[in-house]
Amino acid sequence: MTARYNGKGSWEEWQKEWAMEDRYNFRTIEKKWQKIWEDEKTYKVEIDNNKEKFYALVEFPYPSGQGLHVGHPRSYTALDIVSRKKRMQGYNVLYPMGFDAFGLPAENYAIKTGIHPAISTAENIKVYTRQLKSLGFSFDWDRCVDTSSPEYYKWTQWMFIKFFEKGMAYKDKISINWCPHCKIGLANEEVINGNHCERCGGEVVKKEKEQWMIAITKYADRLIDDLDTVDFIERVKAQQINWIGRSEGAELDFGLALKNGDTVGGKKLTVFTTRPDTAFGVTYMVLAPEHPYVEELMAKFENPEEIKEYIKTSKNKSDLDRTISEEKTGIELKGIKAKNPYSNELIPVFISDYVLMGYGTGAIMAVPAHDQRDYDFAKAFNLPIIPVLEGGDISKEAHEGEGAHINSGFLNGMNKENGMAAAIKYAKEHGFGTAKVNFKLRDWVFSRQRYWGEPIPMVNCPVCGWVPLKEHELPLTLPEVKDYLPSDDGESPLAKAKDWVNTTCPKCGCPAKRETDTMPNWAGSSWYFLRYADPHNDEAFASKEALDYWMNVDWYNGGMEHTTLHLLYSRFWHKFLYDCGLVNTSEPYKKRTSHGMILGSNGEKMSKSRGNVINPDDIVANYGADSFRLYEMFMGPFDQVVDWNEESLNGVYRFIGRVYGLFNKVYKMEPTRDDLRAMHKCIIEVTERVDSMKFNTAVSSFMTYVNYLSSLNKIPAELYAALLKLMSPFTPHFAEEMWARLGYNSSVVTEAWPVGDAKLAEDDTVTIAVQVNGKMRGTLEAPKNASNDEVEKLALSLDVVKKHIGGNTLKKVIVVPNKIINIVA
RNA sequence: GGGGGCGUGGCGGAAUGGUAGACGCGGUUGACUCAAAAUCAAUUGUCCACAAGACUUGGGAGUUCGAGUCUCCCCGCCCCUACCA
Repeated sequence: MTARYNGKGSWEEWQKEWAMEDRYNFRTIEKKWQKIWEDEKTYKVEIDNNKEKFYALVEFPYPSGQGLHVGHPRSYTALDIVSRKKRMQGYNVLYPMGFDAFGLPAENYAIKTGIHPAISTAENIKVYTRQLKSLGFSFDWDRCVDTSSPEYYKWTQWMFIKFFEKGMAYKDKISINWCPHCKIGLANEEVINGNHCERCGGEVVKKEKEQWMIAITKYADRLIDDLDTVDFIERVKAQQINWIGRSEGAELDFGLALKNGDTVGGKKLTVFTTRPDTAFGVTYMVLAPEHPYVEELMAKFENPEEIKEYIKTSKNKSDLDRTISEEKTGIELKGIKAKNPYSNELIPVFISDYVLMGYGTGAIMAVPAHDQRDYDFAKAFNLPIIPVLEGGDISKEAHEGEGAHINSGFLNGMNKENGMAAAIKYAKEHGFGTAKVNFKLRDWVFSRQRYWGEPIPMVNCPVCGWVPLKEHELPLTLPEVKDYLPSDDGESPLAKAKDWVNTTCPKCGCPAKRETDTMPNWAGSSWYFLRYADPHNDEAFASKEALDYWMNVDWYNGGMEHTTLHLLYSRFWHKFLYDCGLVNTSEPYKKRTSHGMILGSNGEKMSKSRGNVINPDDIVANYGADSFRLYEMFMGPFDQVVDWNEESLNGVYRFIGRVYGLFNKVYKMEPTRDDLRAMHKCIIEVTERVDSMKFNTAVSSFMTYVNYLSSLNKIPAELYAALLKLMSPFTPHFAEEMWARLGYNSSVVTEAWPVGDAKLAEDDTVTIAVQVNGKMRGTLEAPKNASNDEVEKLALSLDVVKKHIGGNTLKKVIVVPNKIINIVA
């Protein structure tokens, strides 16, 4: 071990050369090391079959005009620490970064300024890259991807064609959010305050449009079931399960009858219910206003005008209004009745917007006694409420019931479970129903009437229908257009590029038209982790060799806000590729964790309008990247929301300064037993805490250790060197600099991670807490692993113990070795 | 309505059922300074002049020799989601 003096020249010269500046000059030092890492490609990684791989992934940013947010580095620093530590532990670590570069802001900016999104996006990427590099992350920049580059989206398009070929992509008419003023389709995120356009503030309406859909619902079961095979934090799993919303029940056919008893063209009304056992309590039926029967049977109704009027008003109601309004509205479909297949009773049929076309069959059997929504409707329309489950008080509200069925014919006396089974069995036997599983999850609407996205590589041929492009025709690049506004009828801006739209059918050669919609934002990010494995491949999205070596992602960290969209989409996408034999694992991510948001110092979300935005550039300029990184790890538990606090930031800044100052006390000398104890404690703690994401307490361990080092007059170099190694994942620039000053020619980031020795970390004597009748009365010093008798003897000799026992006799003595003794008297 | 999370000093927060408040911020006092900043040292949960002692993890009950931690009930806050039948 060479400490302080590297042997070249005299000791005096050495000291002079490294004459300590009063203050740690992070500005020059951080730049210096960033340049060295970049020049030497320190973090470049290649396949190495002799080494175990580790793939750490963070969500790549959308390069907005705002620049990097202080929230980004929280996640990036955490996995940078994990990656750096893994590297030091001998793993071959892939820690990549890229840009999710298609998106609305660039397009809206283009509409305003006429600047091509590709140009503004490239500018933004430059800014982001500079900012990310200024923070010293150990990304392999040679693997950087950009989802908006044709080299990348060629493969996104290629994969879309796979979806189409396997029957997973189809066209369907669905309603979208449409702003009549801006003449533009809006994403859900762009609809604000219930039903207002984010851009103009005007009202948004629903509009039917043909859209490409992807059949994610076919994977619903596997997306739930396979969560058992991965290590995701519980709240992520719970949210995904909830979002997919699997519910088991039955589909039942109710008969329909005209007043005179005739059937209604043989039509049956099919409903989905999770409680078929309550069917005897059905007192009416409800259809969604959009239910096809309403239109089809209009001629049979006695009150078509009323019905049409109701449909019209409910169509114009925003989702928010539909949700928030407490009062139930609806219209009876007069002239027809439904026949309950269990009781054979005839009951009225209504339409109401509390029933949604998008879930189940768009029709329900109403059991007002046991469903609050049905109850409210029944009260409003004066319909009978028949309890079929024991318990509760239906004069006040609907209840879930407990115990046996009542008023339920052959189900009477059965509990819920048996009732369900019997009801379904009966329905099956009588041919009017069957068990059925339903999902909340809808198929993925994959079309956007936008410019700045991947063109959908499909051609509509009058002869062949929808035909995908041939592989050699990919990528289908975005055409130049004069302006980026959608056309008046809501067609994508691409529709204006006539030369581009008009093409020939790849199959038959007839004149045909290209699809002008583009893909949603989520497309490129659904598979980017695969591209990182082999980012420059132009023969495949990634080579089999690269995928075999690097997949799966070992640890993926990202925001909770991506749990139900990006994370679910990418799992689905990966499973689809797996089924096509294109990847070799059915799940992409082994482990998923999530960081908490960083709020402004006022406890509110950071935003321009609130004026509480912190710019990472300012922090790096004033405190340095290392302080910034260390602060973001120290500020609170990694998975929880925290407020930004500049004073705490100053605390870690001072801490780094203190460690810097300690260098003056470092000497080449043998460590004492106490020294080794402190060192090994720190090694063990930091190692454990990084692995378990307790970054804040890992930093505390440094501080405790440094407090110990500060108490020494002279610090053995070994102790300081160990500290630098442990700190290097957190504060890499600082660690590199001090490592060099210790006299090493090597880079500390390539050193081996220290291994803690539990024996050496142990204390010789322990402080044992002494309780009398469960109350703390003092402590005593005992040798490590003293016997219970010994500890008891020591405790009983304490005055304070004698005092509290008084004249009582001992009933019980509990000794927890090395921890506590409790004397019960 | 459903799902998830949280509640500990002035503040951020530590605590495998075993000394509550680690570590940091802030405060107080002192040293250095003409002075301030920076730095260093001491101190800092509350009540009490001090000591002794008592109290203390949103509230209440319970399990236990022992509860911030486990169980039940209640209160409050945050996030996601939502007439999902």
